Amino acid sequence: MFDLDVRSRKPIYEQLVDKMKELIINDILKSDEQLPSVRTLAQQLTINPNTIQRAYRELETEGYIYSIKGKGSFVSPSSISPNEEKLKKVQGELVRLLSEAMYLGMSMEQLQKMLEEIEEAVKGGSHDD
Amino acid sequence: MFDLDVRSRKPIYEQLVDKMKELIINDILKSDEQLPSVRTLAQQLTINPNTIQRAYRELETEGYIYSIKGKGSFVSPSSISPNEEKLKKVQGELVRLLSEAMYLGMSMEQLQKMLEEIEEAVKGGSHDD
Amino acid sequence: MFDLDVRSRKPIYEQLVDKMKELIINDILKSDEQLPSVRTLAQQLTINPNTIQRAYRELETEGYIYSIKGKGSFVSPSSISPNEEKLKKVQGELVRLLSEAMYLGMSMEQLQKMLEEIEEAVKGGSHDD
Amino acid sequence: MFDLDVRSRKPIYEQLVDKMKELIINDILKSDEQLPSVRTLAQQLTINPNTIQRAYRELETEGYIYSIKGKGSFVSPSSISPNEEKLKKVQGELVRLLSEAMYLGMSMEQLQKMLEEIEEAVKGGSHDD
DNA sequence: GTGGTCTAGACCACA
DNA sequence: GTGGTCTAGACCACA
Repeated sequence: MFDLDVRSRKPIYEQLVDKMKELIINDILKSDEQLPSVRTLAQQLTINPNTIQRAYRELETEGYIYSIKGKGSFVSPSSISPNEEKLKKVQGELVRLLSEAMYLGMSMEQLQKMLEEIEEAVKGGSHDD
Repeated sequence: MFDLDVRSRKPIYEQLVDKMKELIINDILKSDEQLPSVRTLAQQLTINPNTIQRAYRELETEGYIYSIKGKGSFVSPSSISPNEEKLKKVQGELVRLLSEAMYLGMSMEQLQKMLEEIEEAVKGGSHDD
Repeated sequence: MFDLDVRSRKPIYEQLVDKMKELIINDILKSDEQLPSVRTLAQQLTINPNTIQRAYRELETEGYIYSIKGKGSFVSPSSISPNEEKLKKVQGELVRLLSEAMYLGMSMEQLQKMLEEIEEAVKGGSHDD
Repeated sequence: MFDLDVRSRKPIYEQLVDKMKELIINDILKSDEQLPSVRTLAQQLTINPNTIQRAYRELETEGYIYSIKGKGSFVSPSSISPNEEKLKKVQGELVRLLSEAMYLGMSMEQLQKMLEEIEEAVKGGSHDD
């Protein structure tokens, strides 16, 4: 399910954060749905619980999930998310990455197509619940 | 000019690599143009020469620049760069980042516009004006 | 074991890279086996940890090993390695070196024999004995 | 003729040494033939004379050429060349390089073929003068 | 404990 | 003068 790559240069907690975001963004994890507990997930993935906790903490500060003491962690309703500051940062990274992709030979057509596919996945996913 | 952030989580050498790439991609640093020497740049940025060299070495292995021992460091002609493997990796990051940007509220229109602006900068720059 | 030559014109880190490659290629270091830690090896060889790390980083970019931050460095599964560009480069060096060896008096018979011995070591080693 | 690559990581003097060896090994430069003077070659290649001199010095120590004061530099008769010590060293490099080539996916058939082609070039070249 | 980054400073190779 | 290597030593991030 999470297929983490221990060999990746990207730290495991960061991979976890990205996977979680992906699941939330694509509406696979729905608003207010409860996430698996730190211990459960740690066992499932045979990963240090500290690492899971680190990921959950990160997701919480970024506004993707919220925690209730004694109950667990839950997906934030998407309306909570819009965040100017964060958007600015992501845009900055995007510009950098798009430039590099073009420089490496990616065509406008390819980029357009990629854009449309992603749009379908994201918008499509968040509508039909 | 380089506005590095020493406090950032991103290592200094990596920030430098990204800035340099940007300058090369946007054709501000032209093919075979000589870069500032390791020592000179180190003084200008008040950063240790080893850190500069680390960045230059990285840029060299990625094919963006080449270094000649007794002479200096120079921008690679862009034709050298095409690299399948690297492109794949960049595309993966792009998908992730585009999804996140849309989720955070960026519209298709904004993305389109961003795309076109970047295209102009990259393609336009590589003409020899 | 590693018999490095500090006086050699070849940098220490490069000697280390070559030795490590040899151990990996001949399957003495098996896939996913953990390498000695940077600090440990540095002590054993009485060499600066930075130099060891330089070698490990090089091996990582060449695809021979992978490093995980809090855990250690490990041998890459051999299937990851195939790399067209690198092979081309090695072939070029081979032609040069073979020509020189023949010029210096090495016979075709000697070369054939050398070839077969290496084949046995490399291919034989990769069976899981 | 010499097509040196200033962008290569290999120092220019070393590239020159290799090219010269190649020409001598393939009998394009014949025994006792006079080499271009340091100054002439420096002008032709628009390279620092010191660099040429460095290359000639290296070729002389390795026994490929000899110099006569006031007259110039000449190709050594091939009988002078056989050199146990040097052969050992080249063999060592060969083993390393052949192992790496196989590990990177070169087949025995490819290596055999390469061997035969080189044999033809070297032996063929030194006979027909 | 393990890898990763960075500094300060020395010395070498090359052009 | 320019890049390249190496050491000694500090401090951080991750698991």
